[in-house]
Order: sequence, then structure tokens, then C-alpha cells
Amino acid sequence: MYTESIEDYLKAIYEVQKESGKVSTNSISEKLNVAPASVTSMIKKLSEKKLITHKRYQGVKLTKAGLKISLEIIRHHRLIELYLTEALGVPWDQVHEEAEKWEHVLSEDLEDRMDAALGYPTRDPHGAPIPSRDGTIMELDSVPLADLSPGQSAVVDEVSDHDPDLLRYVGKMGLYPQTEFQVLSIEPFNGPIKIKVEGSEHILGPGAAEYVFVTDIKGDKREVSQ
Amino acid sequence: MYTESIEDYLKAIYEVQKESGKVSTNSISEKLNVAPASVTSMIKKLSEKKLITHKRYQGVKLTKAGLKISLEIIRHHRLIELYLTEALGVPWDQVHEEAEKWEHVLSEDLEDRMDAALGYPTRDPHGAPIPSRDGTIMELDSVPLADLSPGQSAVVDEVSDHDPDLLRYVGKMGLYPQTEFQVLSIEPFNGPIKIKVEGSEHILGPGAAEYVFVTDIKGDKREVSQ
DNA sequence: ATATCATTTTAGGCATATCTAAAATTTATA
DNA sequence: TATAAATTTTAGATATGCCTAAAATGATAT
Repeated sequence: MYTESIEDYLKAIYEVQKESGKVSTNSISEKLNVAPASVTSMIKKLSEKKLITHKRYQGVKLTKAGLKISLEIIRHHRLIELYLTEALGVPWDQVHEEAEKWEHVLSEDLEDRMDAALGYPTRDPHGAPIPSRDGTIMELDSVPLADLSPGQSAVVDEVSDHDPDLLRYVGKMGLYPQTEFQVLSIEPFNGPIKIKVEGSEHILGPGAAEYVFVTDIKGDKREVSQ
Repeated sequence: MYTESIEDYLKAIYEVQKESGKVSTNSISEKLNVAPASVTSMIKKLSEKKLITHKRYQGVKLTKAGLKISLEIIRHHRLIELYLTEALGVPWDQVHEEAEKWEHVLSEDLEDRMDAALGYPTRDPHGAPIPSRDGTIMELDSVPLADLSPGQSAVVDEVSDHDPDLLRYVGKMGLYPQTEFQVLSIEPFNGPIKIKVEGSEHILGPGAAEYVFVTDIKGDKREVSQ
């Protein structure tokens, strides 16, 4: 139906929108690793196809049609990721790359079969919600682990899949979705965070803690000691 | 590594070579549904990359390097076909189309995982041999069912996957690979062939019988009655 | 308010892979 | 063997999607 490139742009626009609200030419350029000028010309094409709206020098926004396609691709991506971990044991830091290519050529029939084989799941291996076939998606209200205070405990909701190294790092300490943990201490000046996961203690770099999103927070909120 | 288009050409060249010996510009053009002029320019490119050899106005031939890539893609294709039937129950007439797209983006790691999950298989759902990882392929010596004589029995070795309608037609009478059957009669002038498969009789059109390949032929060879 | 800086767009090119039409060459036929 | 037919190649064009460099526009700071 649409080219792989168009699908990638729509997906990128959705993701940038979710991460930072506004969708600028540059943000798309960075997300997709293409020159800003290339983004401008693709924006023109997507506008003509009524998949996005655009005002010169201001951002872009997905139309209803554009959002639908975007969520279809994200559904493919996340179903594939989950299928690969569940059915073929692919580690969670490798499934993104595989899905990135496969998502564009997955038939609706195969999508349905995978969905059924997995028992109609709602989350991918990183905890991200899988959009439904009809184009709706569950919004998460989780917050970065970095926002917690010492003494609080919480449950991992989602881990960003943008960097395989991060996933391996976080996976080593068992911080998978649905896992409960406790914050023991946070060093000042954005220092490392000491956490307890399933009985054992770990140190989490503050960079990583920005990309681990948590929910079900319990315990008092205190200020970080300065 | 190589473009999807290059992979498609190499695969097509391998298949034409196997089906008819000589590989002409036109035969590739027909196999891939592109204009002959397009084939000529791709032939130039493949020659420069030393994937084929070519003499103007005569055919082309895969080099060792070209053959290797070709067999890699065919291995992907056939492993995918088998995986889809075995693991997800995709009917044998639909797997070809799915594999045709997926084969180009399958990672080596996933290829290995599917191979292991399937128990290192040697045949795809249509009976075609799956090339090994190191680039060797089992050659079949089966003959078209159309060449049999009344009274003979044989075992289905392979069914061409080029036409989903053919696969459904042949599947309806149970003529899957490894299935034994008996030829009851053959009408003259390339007429229909009456066969017995697992106790029930079926009529097979001569067009279809060209694309069902059989082995283990038993019984006397007689001329077709005129 | 204006100069500077950042962002976005325009202009012009390039690579890939396709096409049609016409020319070159080979093969088949009268 | 000469001519017709089929095959293959060349020439030139098109669409997609990317690039760099330069111009236009918008945002920021003095």
C-alpha cells in the first residue's frame, strides 16, 4: 500500500509526538537519521496524501488516516517482538532490530495468526502497549524510575527499546516489566541509584533510569538528599 | 548486503537455470515480470559485481559467489515456508507469498533459530529441498506425474509452488509430498489422469500433472492407450 | 529593534530500478 | 542465402528517496 519509507516516517512522527509533544522537522530527521532537507520533501509528500497536516516552519501532526497507519505498523512491530521472544527465544535486546525490517512486510493474515498464538497480548517484551487491530492503543501513565525517591518501591512498566546496550544492562539486574523493586538510595547530582530487585542489590546509572518507566509507586516521597 | 532487487534476480536466475538449463534475458524477464530492457541493465550490474557471467546475446550463468547468495535466499524462503506451516498453521498455498517478502529481511540469527525449532529440516512444505547453511543443496531426481503410465504407482516428491490455485487443487486430493498414489488411467491426447490416493479416486488435469513431481515409481511402464 | 543563531525550506544532484521505443544482433524460414 | 521474426541491447525518461549547499524564515539575546 504505502512505501516502507512512508511507513517509517509515520511511525517516527507518532513516536516523536509521544515523547516530546511537538513534532519538528529536525526531530524527525534525528529519529530517522536522515538529513532535514529529506524530511522536508517527505513532509510535502505526506501532506499531499493527507496523512499529516503541516504549516511551514511549524510542526507536523498525524491525520486520522496517518495515525491509523502508524498504529498498524507499531502493532506489527510489537507483535513481532513478542512473538520472537516467546516462540523463538530471541533475547529482548535483539527483537527490535528484527521487527524493524519485518514489520513492513507482515501480512494481515500472519498478524492475526501471531496474535492468536500469543493469546491476544496487550504488551510487548519491553512493556509497550500493543495497539489493537482497529487502531486504538492503551496509554500508559508510568514515570521514569529516575523520578523516584529512596524508600519508595514500584513496578517496572516499560523499558525503552531504543538501545540494545541499555536493555542488556537493565536485563542483567532483572528489571523486566512487571518486576517489583525498591529504591534504596540515590546519590546527589544525578548520581547512581541503588535498587533492590528480587533480593539482590544493584546500582543503576542515572542515564539508564531515565528510560525505565515505572508504576504502582509505594512509600513516601522524600527529597533527594543534597 | 545486496539490494532486494539483486537478490530477486539471483534467485530467478537459479530457478530458470534449474527449470530449463539456459538462462536468457527473456526468461528472467518473464520470471520476474519486468521488461527485458530492465533485465539487460541489471545483468550489466550483476556482471560488474561478479555475481554472474554474461556474453552479449547469449545467456547468463551464476558465478560461485552468485550461486552462494542465491542459495542463501532460497534457504531463507524455504525455511520460512516450512516454519509458517508448522508453527503457525499457514496453508501451503499461502506460504510462498509470505516468504517472498520476508526472505529478504531475515537475519542469520533468526534463520538459525527457526532451523533448530524445526529440527534441521531438509524439505519445505512443497517438498523442495532446503539448501544447507554452507550453500549446498540436495538435487532431486523426480519426474512429472504426467510421465507415468496407467498401473504405475509412485510417491509425491515435490509440488511446484508457483501457483496457489494449483496447490489448493492438488491439496484437495491429498497429493502432498511423501504421499503414495496409483495411476488408474490416462485419457489420450493429454487428457485427464485418474489416480487413487489413500483409497479415494481423483481426476487430475494434465496441466497440473506437469507440476507434480514424483519418485519411487513402481509397476510396469506401458504406453498410453491411443 | 536588530543582529545573531537555529531551524526549515529550496535548489540542484545522485543512485536505484523501472519503463517505452528504437536499434542491433541472432535465429528461423522461405 | 536473403529476408523475416524473435531476442537482446541501447537510448532516453520517470519515480522514489536520499544528499549537500545555500537561501529563507523564525527565535533569542543584547
